[in-house]
Parts: sequence; structure tokens; C-alpha cells
Amino acid sequence: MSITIKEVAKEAGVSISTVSKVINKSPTISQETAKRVEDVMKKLHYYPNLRAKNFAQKSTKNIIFMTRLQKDVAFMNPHMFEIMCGAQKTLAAKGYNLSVLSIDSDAEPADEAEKIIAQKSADGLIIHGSATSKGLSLLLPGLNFPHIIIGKPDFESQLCWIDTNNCLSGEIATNHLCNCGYQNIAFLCGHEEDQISAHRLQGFRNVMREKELTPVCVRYTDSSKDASCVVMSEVLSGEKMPDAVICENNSIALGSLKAIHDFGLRIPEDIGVITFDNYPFSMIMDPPPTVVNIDVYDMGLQAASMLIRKIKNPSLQVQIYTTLPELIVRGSTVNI
Amino acid sequence: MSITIKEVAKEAGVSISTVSKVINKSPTISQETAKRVEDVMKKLHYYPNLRAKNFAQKSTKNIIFMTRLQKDVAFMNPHMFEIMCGAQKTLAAKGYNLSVLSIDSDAEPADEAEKIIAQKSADGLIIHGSATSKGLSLLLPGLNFPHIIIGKPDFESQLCWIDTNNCLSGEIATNHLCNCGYQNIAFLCGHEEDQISAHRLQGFRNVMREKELTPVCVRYTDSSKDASCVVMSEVLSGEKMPDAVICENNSIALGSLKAIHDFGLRIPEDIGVITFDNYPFSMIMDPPPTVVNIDVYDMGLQAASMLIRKIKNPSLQVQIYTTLPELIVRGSTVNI
DNA sequence: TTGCTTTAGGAAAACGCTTTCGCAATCTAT
DNA sequence: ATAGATTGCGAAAGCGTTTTCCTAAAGCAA
Repeated sequence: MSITIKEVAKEAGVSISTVSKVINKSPTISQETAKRVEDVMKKLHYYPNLRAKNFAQKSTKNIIFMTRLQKDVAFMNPHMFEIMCGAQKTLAAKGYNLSVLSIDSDAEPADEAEKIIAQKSADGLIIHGSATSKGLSLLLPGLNFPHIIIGKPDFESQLCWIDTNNCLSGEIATNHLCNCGYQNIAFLCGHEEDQISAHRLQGFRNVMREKELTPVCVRYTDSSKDASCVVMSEVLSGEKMPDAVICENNSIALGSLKAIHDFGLRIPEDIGVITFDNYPFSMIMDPPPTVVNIDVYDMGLQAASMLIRKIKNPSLQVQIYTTLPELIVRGSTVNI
Repeated sequence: MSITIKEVAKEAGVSISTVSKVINKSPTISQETAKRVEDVMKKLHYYPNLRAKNFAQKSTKNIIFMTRLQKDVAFMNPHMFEIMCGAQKTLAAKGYNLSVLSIDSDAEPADEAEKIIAQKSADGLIIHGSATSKGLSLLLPGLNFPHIIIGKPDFESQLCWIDTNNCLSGEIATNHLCNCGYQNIAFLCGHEEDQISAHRLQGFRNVMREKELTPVCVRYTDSSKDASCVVMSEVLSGEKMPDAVICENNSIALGSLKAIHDFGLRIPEDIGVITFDNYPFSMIMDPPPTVVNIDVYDMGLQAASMLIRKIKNPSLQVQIYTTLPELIVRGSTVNI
């Protein structure tokens, strides 16, 4: 058997309460006693049994990251893991553990959450947008269990959540183009119902109106390289030639780049291109595109620290944190 | 306070031992009693307190995935997360939890492992190659703690581990080219000291010798698009023109593709290209390359199930599992 | 000195389960 | 009918901590 608080107590000639108090740095123990006990702990390689500790303290120091995982998700959605890494970092620093729970595709997140809470297997929940549901949004507010929702802009609830401001991203992109001197700007959207796309477009329109500029056009396209290449070709053949284009996502940017090359136009001299989010493959695009990015790692950091604050101070009210988009200027835009 | 086994016992008119036995499906309880207790549990929304259970059972049903995380790791190394996802899936199915622990860059993995074990905060360890060390390899065998190492071919120890067979991958790639009819094959390696690169090259040499073919050349290059583009150009300008090239990684393939295009050669008709590992960005390469891939998700599945077997049957001896590479034929090779 | 306050440390209950052991009650074989 | 085996359930100890009280000793003011 491994060594327990009892052995430490005996070896140090004190009671187990005293050892426990030393472990937990209670102020009612004298310096000398504490020192003596600590020395014994070191000598015996004693570490408190976390299971017993959690049980006695009625806490787990465990945070569950609820999400939906499936094969290839890491390839398709690295952002989710960046968030997770950020969260893990903050949590570890605060003495918490992060564990990962995938909700099966046919399971209801609310049921899983209920079970976690009833089982007391975590002190808090970080819920990724992919694992949210109507049921969850109805359940959580009544439960008074620390949690935070990440990145589901259309998830209506009075919960703590953290998200990006895609409208602002659209504004930043547009402003950057204008500041570079581009004036005739086209906007290539993803699906019409997509909230993210809609918000980015909104930001674009805001700035254009403010600057009293008229968009060359706003076009919707499938988020595939081929489809967006076709759409971009049409735009370039249109009556009004743009000198810059905002692509709502990386796939669209990829298609657009191809169309522009096929037209024999130079980027960024003849036409500027800007898109959103920093995907790994954007580095191999030619030229690497200027993007408006959000720091998802930082989102994870923030989410975790909001959660910890909530755990330590349960009376804390609903909080919303919005990560600020950052402009990363690369080869697809330039001052003209 | 939330509801405990005691309330269930009282409500069902049985002792708490009986309830416990029902929870744990002990065969010494009659059908009727079990049914009655289960009904009460449902009615009261009772779930056993996992903290208490873990404490009493001296287990945690928790597996720690030890690795090194840092900003942008999800972008740079999606494979690690695919492994994690696979592991999570198996673990969840077996009633285990997966938690993620990142070893700080200046910390020694052995110390962390020792602490986990002493604290009894997990039943087993999945150790990613990035979080291994000499110290760990010395520590673990003596500890008799269930663990498994993933994907560090140069990590010498008598531990359970799981890995890929890169030599075999090299053989598969070479065989595929030969089967297509390519005969004059060049091989572009990464760094000379890199084990993975060396093994793939070894596989190439094995097959070439076996088929009594002579490599056009074997060249080392930096794993950057530009460097490998230069090297590939040199190869193409060499005295013996290859009709196929094996690129040891995706970056090298990218550079090679560019060089080949610049030379006005057609892929796959004039020259075949094959590389390794299925990165997301390989889909946007032109043409999408044929690759020899390893199913890392499956690696995670396997790792977890080996670990569970070891936990349930501690006398199990050292096991090594090697994932089989799979050929994914895409547009960069063809029968000629 | 006396009585009061402060301080340091110990005794024991508590946390909510599991598990061992024992004991009736029932069944089975003779 | 009786002894032995079997079955179904309960009593209680145990898991390794924390935490609440309590007490003895020390400090202090008068």
C-alpha cells in the first residue's frame, strides 16, 4: 500500500489533523511544526490522495470540456483544439484539470450535462458550440452550475458566453482595404443563412455606408474552391471591375485567388484580397492572404478564467466576453 | 443537499448495501428488489456521487493524456488531436474519462508522471511522444502503472507502445509507383537525422533493391516550400530525369509540385508524385497528391483499448502495436 | 499570583459510497 | 422431518482526507 497521511503523522509525531492543516496551509500551525511535517512529507514522498481529498472537500478540481468529436475533426476544425489548449493552460495554472467529453451525435447535450452535475464529476463545464442545444439552454440557467458557452452566436440564453464579433471583423477588413487605398470593393459571402457570414457582411456594409462608398457587388457562393472560382470570374468579368475583394472564408479566398490568377491580374497590385481566420493552409496560398483573425487560443484562456471566477464567486452575474479580431497583413493587400 | 444512496434506500425500503449492489449489478440481488430500487432511483433522479464512488473503489476511471501543448499546436499538429479523439472515443465507451495534461516546456515528464501516480488521480496514462523523456523511460517500467506511449520511434524502453511503421510506408509508396509503371524514381528526404525520414528512405531502398531498380537520386532538403522547390528543380535539371518522385513530407511535396509546374511538366503523366500523411491542406494542392497515410484516429482507438486491457489485466506483458499505413491514391500518380 | 485571552494542536465526526461477513429464510436431499 | 446448502439482504467497517470543535499551554494585564 502506498503511504497516507497517517504514516506522515506518526513519523512527524503529530496528529493527522495537523498534517492536513500543513497540507492546506492553515495559519493555525506554527512555523516549526509545519517545517517538520513538510520535511517528513518530502522524505516519505508523500502526496495527498486526490480521490480522498476530492471526496472530503466535495470538489473535483475538474472541468469538463463538452463538445462533439468525430474522426477528422482535428483536421477540419483545429480552432476547437486551440480553444481547448488555451483553456487547459489557464485551468492548469489555477489547479484545475481539463477533461474532454464528446457528446454522441445522437445524444442530447442537456442529458449529458444533467448527468455530470448529478454525478458531481466536475466543478464546471466549458461547452463548445457544437455541443449546445435548445434543451441545454433551457436547462442550464435553472441549475446554477458554473459553465460557459463558447462560440455559438445564435445560441440564445442568459448564460455566460464568449464569442467573436464577426461584424467587427467585417468592419476591420473593410477599413483595412480602404486604408490601403482600395475603393471598389466586392464581397463574396458564404451561404445566405450562415450567421457568421451575415455578420461579416453587415460589418462591410456599415463601413461602406460610413465612408460613402458603393460596393461593386455582393455575391453568394458555395464554400468550395471551384464554385467560388466561378463566382469570382463572373465578378471580374462584370461591368464594374473591383480593385479589391473580401472573401468570407478561406475556401472562397482560395477559389478567388485562382480566378484572379487565371485572369492574369496581379495580387495585390491590381486587386487586393482579404479574408478571415488564420488556417494553417493559408500559409501555402499564393500569395499568403491578409486575414482578419481571432485569437482562439486566447478565447480558451479567457473562457477558462471566466469559468474559474464564476466557480470561486457563484454570485457573479452573466458575463459576455467578446474577443477582438486582429488584422494580419500578408501578401494579398498593399498600400496603393 | 442533493440526494444520496441513503434516501434511495429509505424510499425503497431496503438497506444502502442493497442499493449499492443494485447500482453495481451484483448478482446476489433478486430481480424484484433490483427493479424496485431502480424505479426509485429513476423517480428520485438519483445518480451515484462519483467522487464517493471513486474514493471507495480506489479508482478514478480517469485516464490522463500527457502531452506538450502550446499556442498553435492544433494548427501545426492536428494528428495529435486526432489521436486524442480516437482515444476519447474508446475510453468513453469503456466508461473512462479522458483528461488532458500539458507538460510545461521546462518540466520533466517523469516528475509529472510520478505525481499523478502518487496522487492517484488517474488509472492510466497515455503519453504522447512529445511528452517523453529519458527520465520517464527509466521511471515507468519499475512503477507497474498502466500506461502507453504513442508515436516516438526512438524512445527506447520496454514499455507498451504504439507506433507507425515508417519503413513499411516507404515500401508501400515505392511499390505503388512501380505498380503504376514508374521506374526512374527520385527520393526527397527531410533532415538527415530525422528518424521518420530515415525509415521511409529505408523502405524505398528495400523495394528498389528487391526490384533491382536504381534510384535516380536521393536528396536531402529543408522542409520548406522554397528550399524543396530549389532541390526539385536541380533534380529535374539533372542528367537523369526522374519519372516519379517520393517526397518525404507534405511541405517537400508542395515545393516539388511548384518546381514541376515551373518546368512545364504534367503531373501525373510526365512525372508521378507521392508523399506521406494526409494533411488538410493537401486537399488544396494541385493536383491533390497521392499519399501513404496512417490512420491516426485509429491509433488513438487502439492505444486506448490496449491501455484498458492492461488496466483490467495487469499481468499483461509488453505489447507493441503498429498501425498499418494505407495508400490513398489521388491525382498525382496514375498507371502509365 | 489570578483570571482572561490567545495560540497550537488533537479527537472525532463527517463525506457517500463499497464490500465483507454474517444471519435468516428458503430450498434440497435424504 | 432434519441437516445441510443456497439465496437474499443487512450491519458495519473501511476508504483517506477535511473540518469542527475542544483543550491544554502559553501569554498577558492587573
